[in-house]
Amino acid sequence: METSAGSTNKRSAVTMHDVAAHVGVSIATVSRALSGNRPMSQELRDQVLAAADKLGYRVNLLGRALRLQRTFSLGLVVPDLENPFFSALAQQVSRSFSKSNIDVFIYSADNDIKLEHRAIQSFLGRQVDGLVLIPCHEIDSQANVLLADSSVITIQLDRLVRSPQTRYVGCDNRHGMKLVVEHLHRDVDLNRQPPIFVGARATSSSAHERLDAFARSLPNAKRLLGSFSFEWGQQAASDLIDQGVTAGSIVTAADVIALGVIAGVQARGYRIPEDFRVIGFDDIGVSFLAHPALTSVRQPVDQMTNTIVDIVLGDIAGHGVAPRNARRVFKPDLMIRESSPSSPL
Amino acid sequence: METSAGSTNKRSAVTMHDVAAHVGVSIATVSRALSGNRPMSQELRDQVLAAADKLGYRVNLLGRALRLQRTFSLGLVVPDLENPFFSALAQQVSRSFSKSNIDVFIYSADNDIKLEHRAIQSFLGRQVDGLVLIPCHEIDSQANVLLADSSVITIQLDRLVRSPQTRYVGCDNRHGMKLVVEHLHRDVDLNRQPPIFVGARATSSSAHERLDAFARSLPNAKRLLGSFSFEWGQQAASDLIDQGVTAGSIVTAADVIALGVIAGVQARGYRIPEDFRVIGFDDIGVSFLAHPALTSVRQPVDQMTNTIVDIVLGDIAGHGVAPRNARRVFKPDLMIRESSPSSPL
DNA sequence: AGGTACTCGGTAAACCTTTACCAAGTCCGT
DNA sequence: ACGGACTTGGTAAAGGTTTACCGAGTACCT
Repeated sequence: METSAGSTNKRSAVTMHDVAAHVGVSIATVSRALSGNRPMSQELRDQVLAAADKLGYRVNLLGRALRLQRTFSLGLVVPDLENPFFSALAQQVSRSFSKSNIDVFIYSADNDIKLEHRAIQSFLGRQVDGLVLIPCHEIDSQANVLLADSSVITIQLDRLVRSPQTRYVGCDNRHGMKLVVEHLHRDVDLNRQPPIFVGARATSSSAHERLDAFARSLPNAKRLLGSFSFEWGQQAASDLIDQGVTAGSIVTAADVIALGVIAGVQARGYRIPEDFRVIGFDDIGVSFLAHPALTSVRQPVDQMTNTIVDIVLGDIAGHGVAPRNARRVFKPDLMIRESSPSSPL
Repeated sequence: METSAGSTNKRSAVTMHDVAAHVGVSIATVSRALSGNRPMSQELRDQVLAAADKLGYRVNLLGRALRLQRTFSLGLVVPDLENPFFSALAQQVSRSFSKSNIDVFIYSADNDIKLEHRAIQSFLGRQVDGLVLIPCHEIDSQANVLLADSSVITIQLDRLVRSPQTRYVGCDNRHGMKLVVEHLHRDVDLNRQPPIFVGARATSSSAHERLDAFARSLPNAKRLLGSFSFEWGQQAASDLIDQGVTAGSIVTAADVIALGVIAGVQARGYRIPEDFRVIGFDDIGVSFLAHPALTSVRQPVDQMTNTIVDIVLGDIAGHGVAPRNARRVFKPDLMIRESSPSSPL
């Protein structure tokens, strides 16, 4: 039996050969008419264009890519799309490149190092012009990043892997944490009543740097480490209260954690900011959906993604190639909101 | 000048020819050794494999796709990655297909009909084996969907376009809304104190159906329409209070709106659920991050994405092709939480 | 008229695979 | 010893583009 009634569609089928045959010219002429890469008589061009239109011709980008050794596309591998910060980042990367007519394809590695590997292999096999990676893991992703970097321009975003020879664009996490500590310092004697850090285990550079900066500023402050998740924040809050902590400042390593902390604290009947002040990191769009609105460190996402565009376009054009170990780090801002008012008087 | 010091990488370079030359066999042999598509002497195969490994050979999927007329990939076009429901959906689609060794590439159309078009053109040109679309707009996306469907198996997810001949997988929005109304009905005499609907303008089928179902159940209830956004919910809440509404039930068309409503209501000093009950739709993961936790209609996302896998795989295998107008609609559940307790006594 | 310069269409190679077909060899049965 | 079946490697085509090169035509100059 052929294909059934509600059957499926014909595969693209119509090629330049068909168009050429229809007009009675060679495929070179068709190619030139469509691309405009060489001047030709207007009359003939119009004929070709009309035929292409009539037959419903669509260029096969695989053929073109094979010939041109260029795909005008980029791969973006993110660890997890459910983390709002990453999905916002992904959206912004696409947006920044779309102006330059480069398609960004997003692949979620689902926090799985094997899937991250597969994503990169797939992108490389499909000959993307470049790769933007937010590595899953500070150590385990190292081989993946190097694999990518060995055949195509590769830029790590937001997180980076422990390896000196890879390009990176991100924000100055240590500086961000410094802003947080200074902000709290204005109101509280942090030595007498040190804040508590609710962070993530140092399996990614961002977790690492934020923890590190906090620990350096306030070596004696308590630190709890879990994952970058709402649930962890919630649990940490609950644990703290179980331990008898009923007030203070809580500094977190990410907004998703902070939101969990807020929920956990409120669930036990404590108030923010009256009992606990809470501070986030990343300033994800949805963070204002917390009540009260969340103080957070805002990453300069636009600057970051624009920098990536510059680097990639520079590499493709062949001029101004960014050195393999280029690191571009931007200073974040502290957005002070209700969860930690700046003047508590 | 050639390339500078920290220069960029060699384009993949090593092909089957190189491997063949290195071993001293033909490229057919290399292909067969790598694919195992035909038995061959173990000794020779090992040699080829060793050489491929040594030279760092990686298959060029463009060449393979051209030959095989198959890419083992799928395009997924979403309207907006910043909407947590869509990013969760995207993640789940990828996850469902990864088991079948099909790569899902995600493209954000950024709520722009032109960009949606470009995404589809790009995917088609790159010969994806199928396309999953969450259309931006109920009317304007129609041409885009039909374009996609004309050359590759195409399935609309969650939202669909006004056109009879397109495949769709989604949830029964009308049923979901019915659950909401019944739930409220148990506690309140809805005719005396009708709930207020805060929805989205009917530019997508989901907005449309949800509004419609609500209006049909409670023709006299007040309805406010805006966009699928936090800001709109916030503003609607504020407007209502300005108009003197100080208590009641608010039914929304999406969690993002509901979260905005909650924030807006709380900002004016009213309490949930004591003063206002609020109900969402979609049950996005982050919705529990509201305080109080949000009652919401949960879409059966797993069932939906698994169904898509079945349809696509069926089409690819050639058997059991789903008819072009197949509609698979699943019943959602109501998750009752604190924002609208079920027994208010 | 003959030469130069330019225009504009076609031919064919190249990009990288996979595989139908072929050829040569081995093995076995009769 | 010969033919059939099977094994196993190679050759070449095909998949869809783009473009270097070629060749034919035209226009213009001397």
